Amino acid sequence: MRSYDQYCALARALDVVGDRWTLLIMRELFIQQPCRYTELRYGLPGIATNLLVERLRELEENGVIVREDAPPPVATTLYRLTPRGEALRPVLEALGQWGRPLLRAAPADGNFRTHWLAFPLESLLTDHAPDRDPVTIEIHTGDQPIVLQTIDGRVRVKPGTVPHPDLKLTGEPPVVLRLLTGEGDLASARAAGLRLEGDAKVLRRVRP
Amino acid sequence: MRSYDQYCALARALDVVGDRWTLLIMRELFIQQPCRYTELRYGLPGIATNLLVERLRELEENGVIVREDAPPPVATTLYRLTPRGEALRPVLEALGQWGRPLLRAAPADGNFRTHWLAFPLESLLTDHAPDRDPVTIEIHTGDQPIVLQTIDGRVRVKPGTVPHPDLKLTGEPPVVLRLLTGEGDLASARAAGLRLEGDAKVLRRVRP
DNA sequence: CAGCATCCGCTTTGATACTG
DNA sequence: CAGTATCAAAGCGGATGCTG
Repeated sequence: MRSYDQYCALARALDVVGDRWTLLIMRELFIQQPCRYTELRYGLPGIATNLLVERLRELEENGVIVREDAPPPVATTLYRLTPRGEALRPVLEALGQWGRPLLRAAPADGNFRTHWLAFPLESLLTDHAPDRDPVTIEIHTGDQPIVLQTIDGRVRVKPGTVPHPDLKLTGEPPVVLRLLTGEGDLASARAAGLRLEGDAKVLRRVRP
Repeated sequence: MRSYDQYCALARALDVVGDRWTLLIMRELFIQQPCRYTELRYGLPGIATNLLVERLRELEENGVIVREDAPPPVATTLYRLTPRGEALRPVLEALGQWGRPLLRAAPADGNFRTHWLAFPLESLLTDHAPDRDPVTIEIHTGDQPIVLQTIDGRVRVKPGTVPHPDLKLTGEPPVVLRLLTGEGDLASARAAGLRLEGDAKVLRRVRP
């Protein structure tokens, strides 16, 4: 993209990350880092392959990400955020916060990847009883199961399942999201088709 | 711009404000609101007139800004942020913060408008002695003078001059900016050609 | 002159096909 | 798997024209 050519911090920032797709690529890296080209592409439905390559190159040139060779067993390259890239977290959090009301408007249309939940959940939820035993919540929605677990007063989200989760949620993405972020309560979530197995009280432990 | 078509808050936010120029239009409104078409255009050197009109219409459709008729004496329309638009402030602050190091890289190239300083200065500076008499600093750089004044523990920046400012700064934009944001000290600012008239101690009162 | 609308050459994007 | 190549369509920048 052409530079805005303005002596202004905001304009300079947009010169680097204001291109189409760029901030969504950053989202993927924040969630999946370090990850490979194909994983990025899966998390970015709709992007053209040439654009992904070009953006990655630009981000590398600007010191926001680095490419590195994967450890010996596999022969592929991995993409990772630099400290400068990590420093963009507040930007993604602020933009995501601002965009959340837009998800209520049109329910569940568009593409969806379950791992996209990781970023908002990790930044929004906290463990209100960090001294008690950690809890795990398994979430079944979208394209793959994820697990939410408390650790050090924070919440971690990872793909996969665990042997004995304290709670298992199954339902449509908007329903799960509204319940966990505190926008909707348990009753309305059930009414919207959410199924719960286990101890629903652990929700209070992490909801904002 | 085409929608990313992703059920993700960040992607939805970018559907609304991710277009080229859009966030810079928001910058102008945060600084100048309410303001007229021509003022916006002056603050956005390089934008095509049709793009400005189109972006303003999109922002209005999305409930981020409103158009309103100016009060009787003049017959023009004014653009203003809605509460929803104001809610974008943390995004601009975060992006601006992240972009600031980029200003050090290439000194003072590109277009510049003095009023662009208002946003970072108001969000970065605070009055460390809110109980004492307010102070005013007149800044002469770029295309017009601006005045920085303390009020209610915060700092306000407005275009123009005042009768008897406590301090008057004159110099190149990067020098002024570095001094006020605390990235550079007084000695290096002087060395870079900054001229001061008045009480330099008031700088300590507002610098971060 | 403020506030657009239209036109045109150029660049960027999106979709798909192709390659080591 | 991890990209490169190609090309049509859309978007952008700049100029210019129109209307009150």
